[in-house]
Amino acid sequence: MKYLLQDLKISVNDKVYLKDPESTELGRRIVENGILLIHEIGFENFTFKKLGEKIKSNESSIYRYFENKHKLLVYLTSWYWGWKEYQLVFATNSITDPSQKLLKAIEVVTETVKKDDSFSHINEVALNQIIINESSKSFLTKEVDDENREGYFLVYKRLVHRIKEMVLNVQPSYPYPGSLASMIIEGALHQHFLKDHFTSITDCNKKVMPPVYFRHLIISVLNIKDNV
Amino acid sequence: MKYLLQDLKISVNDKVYLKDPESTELGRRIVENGILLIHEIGFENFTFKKLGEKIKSNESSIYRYFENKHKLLVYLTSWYWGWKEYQLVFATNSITDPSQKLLKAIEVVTETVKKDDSFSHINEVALNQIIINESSKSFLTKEVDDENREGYFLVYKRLVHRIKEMVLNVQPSYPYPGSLASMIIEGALHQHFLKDHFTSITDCNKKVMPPVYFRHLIISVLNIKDNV
DNA sequence: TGTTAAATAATAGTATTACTATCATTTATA
DNA sequence: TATAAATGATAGTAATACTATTATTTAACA
Repeated sequence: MKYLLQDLKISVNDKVYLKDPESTELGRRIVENGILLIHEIGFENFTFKKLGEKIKSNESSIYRYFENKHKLLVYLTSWYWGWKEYQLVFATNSITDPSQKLLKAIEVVTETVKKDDSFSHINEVALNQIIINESSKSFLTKEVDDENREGYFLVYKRLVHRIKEMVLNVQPSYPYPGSLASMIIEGALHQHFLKDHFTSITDCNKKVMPPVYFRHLIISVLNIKDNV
Repeated sequence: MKYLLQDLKISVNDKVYLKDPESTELGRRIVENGILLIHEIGFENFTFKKLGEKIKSNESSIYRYFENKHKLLVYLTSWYWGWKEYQLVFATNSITDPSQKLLKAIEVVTETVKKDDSFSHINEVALNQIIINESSKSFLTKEVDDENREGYFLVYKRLVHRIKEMVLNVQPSYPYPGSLASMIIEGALHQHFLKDHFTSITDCNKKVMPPVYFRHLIISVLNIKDNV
């Protein structure tokens, strides 16, 4: 039996929601249109009332799925990184050479998301834009330590760990594999933002994208030879 | 005549405020206590009403200086980068060797702010914490392009440019000096955040601070010899 | 098929936020 | 000392971020 991507469920820490939005039609509509609306008007202007109007449902019904819009953002970022992690594992699984494995992984986490229909109700392109523009707001809060303790950011941290391990496999003596891995992931989002809004302070653009820059960076930092 | 630091005024784009807070006692109290209050309760929980109570002034008076709290945040970040720029110029001015100059500049922009009494009403340590925790919210908005056009982020961009130029002076052939410079500045803030909240995904801590990591990074990326 | 439970929708209500407007009072300045 | 400028006090509005209650629809099952 073929294991279709369609069957896959990206799992998100269940403390983030009151009721699993994947479990009902309304829940999926909340997530689907939440993505579209946040992308459209920005997280600051986004409210559950507006989302209710968009999906022709009621504000109070949305509150049964998520305590507030911050939790929805945490849910979306967590889903996104879970999805990226899946892609990373899938794309690097068969590569044996540690350097090539790492370079592929970096490509996966730094590239722009192209249209993908694996998850029918999720617009991955819009979600990727949300991650670039809004995701830092999910942890830049006064509640970050509590929420971290509750496991809200586990998926993100696990992804960083995977890349860290790949760095160590390339160069076991490299002293800052965690910082390097976390810098690449967050730095790629930032370079994407700059290329879209502050073009004068980045070399990334439509031709030279973040994957190109970060590939070059990692090759020189870890002294990778045989640059294919 | 000795030019005292006290006499220095860090200039901020005058479109950011309605009335220059440096021009009056109340204005300076708004900035001084705005920093303390944002640091204390976080930007999301911060309101002009609360600030008014703190300084025993009136909400409406604060609105005569800043249109809204977002503009105050833009003001604070702009002030901070202007101050850093001044420090950077001051600290690197006398260094002739391009590599040493760059390394010193990177030290300045990545280090933690220590107590500094150059500006009597500004708590630079608290402000530094605000920059780490809140400053990305100043540009991660739907209005970023308009505000960028108005010049809200000029100081920040100028600082990146200065580092970019120093990178080019070290290695004129390096293809991504702008991305490298912007990555260092934003990346340092992120590593500071991680060492305080997500310690498992960074190698930075009280012993190994962001300056150490970024110095090592830049040395290997630009192949700097004679590492003193 | 009818009964019951679960989910959703509709409505109302509260405290807070993010302001604007007006007017009174204090302070500075000519 | 008059006048203007700055600040303070008060009030008011629309929106936000919820909670609570009740009505209605849908699903489950006996």
